[in-house]
Amino acid sequence: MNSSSALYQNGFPLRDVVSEKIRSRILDGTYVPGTRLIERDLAAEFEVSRSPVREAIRLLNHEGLVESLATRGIVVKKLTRSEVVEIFDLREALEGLAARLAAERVADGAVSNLDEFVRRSHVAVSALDFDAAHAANAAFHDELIAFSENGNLQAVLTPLLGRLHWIFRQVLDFQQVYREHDGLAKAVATGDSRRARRVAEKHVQSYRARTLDYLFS
Amino acid sequence: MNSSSALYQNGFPLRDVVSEKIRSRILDGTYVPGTRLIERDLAAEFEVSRSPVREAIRLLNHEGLVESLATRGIVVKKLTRSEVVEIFDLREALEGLAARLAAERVADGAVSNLDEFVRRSHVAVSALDFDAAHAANAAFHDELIAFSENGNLQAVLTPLLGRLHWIFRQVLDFQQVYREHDGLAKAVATGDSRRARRVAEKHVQSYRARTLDYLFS
DNA sequence: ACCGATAATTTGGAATACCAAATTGTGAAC
DNA sequence: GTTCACAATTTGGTATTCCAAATTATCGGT
Repeated sequence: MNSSSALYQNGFPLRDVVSEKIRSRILDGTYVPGTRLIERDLAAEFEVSRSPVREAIRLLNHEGLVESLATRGIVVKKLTRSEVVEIFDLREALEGLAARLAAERVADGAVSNLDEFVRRSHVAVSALDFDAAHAANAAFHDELIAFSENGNLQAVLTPLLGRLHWIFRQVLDFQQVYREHDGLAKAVATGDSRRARRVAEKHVQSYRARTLDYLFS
Repeated sequence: MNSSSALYQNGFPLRDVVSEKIRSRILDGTYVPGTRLIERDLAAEFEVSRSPVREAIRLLNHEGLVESLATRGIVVKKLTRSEVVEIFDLREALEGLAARLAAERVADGAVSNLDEFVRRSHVAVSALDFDAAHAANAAFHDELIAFSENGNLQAVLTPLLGRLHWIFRQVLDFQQVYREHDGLAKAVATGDSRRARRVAEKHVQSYRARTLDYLFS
């Protein structure tokens, strides 16, 4: 029953498969904050050895989803208020940078299709399809990051957004997000990097206020 | 000759010991960009098994110091011009955030000792002790990050600075850096977060210009 | 019952062994 | 001499085994 033949079953190393499984379980609430992640148990459950599980956990640790408590094992991190504040501060700076860079690309002649995602979001909201709206909003941010063409920025910002993902669903005021994304897309499209950055920062700030309001009140 | 008893010899897991060794060899130029890092060789050299070496490499990969080439193994990353530009863009946003947060802490009554590090730098430069000056400058940045009290920011920014560390030594105009650090410390001390941010951003921009000039001209 | 010592269990850290994909080397056929 | 097929090597991925620190359970003495 050597299952090592499953190695390149789907082209990805097992650590990536495993980390993705664990990550989604954390984000969808299956693994509630405080849950202890035991390597052996996870390995048994996913029917792999501890090696890829270990590497997966290291990755999640680096992403900030779990923490390693000295001798007490690995635990799913709690999202404290100050942690949320920290993340939003970071996100504001990074998303501001993304918007600035995107606007600069536009000024250099590149063409973004950010408004396409705004349109999709609008259509979905109109149809009351909130799953689709949520997906379109996430795609909008991904597109903004990709369009900014800074791989390091992407590497930092994407996990951050992922971490807040599950909150968004609950906090989102789709009408307002649609308006703000629309404004941001337009600001980027003008190529005015200063303004694009300011608009992005405002957007994150408004998100932040609503999120903190929702989570800790 | 089971050396596993060396486990807690110094309180750190071997992966940390190993990653630190590899990191410094990359940063000090022993492992030149393009060098292939072979797990078995490193394990043999450090006299540990491949397990901790693997985990160390994963970490370095995440920090952006090495890259995993599909089936060709792990290679020390090259610092291309566009990569340096990317990193400086990121750094500008993040260090701007750090300065802003630091100023806010000051406005809330906290007392920074940033000027202490500026003073040390000044003393070292006056004494023509450039190693000490360099150390003091690095310490200044570390202190700024620490004082901003955002663990996530620190986790992102510190590796970034490390990656540019070895360049700094060569590019640095100590007089100018001293003046800029002094200005930044003073801006933070006033508690004016807007201005502190702007000063920090300018500081990074001036660094950036000199670095690109030095590396690619 | 309570306390303390010791044994069992839990859990992550590390070492070793094995496997598969890819590259490289080699030699025979022409 | 060139080329193509096949074997050896390289290298990372995974599994398995062993180890040590810490916690928890157990049991005898009082």
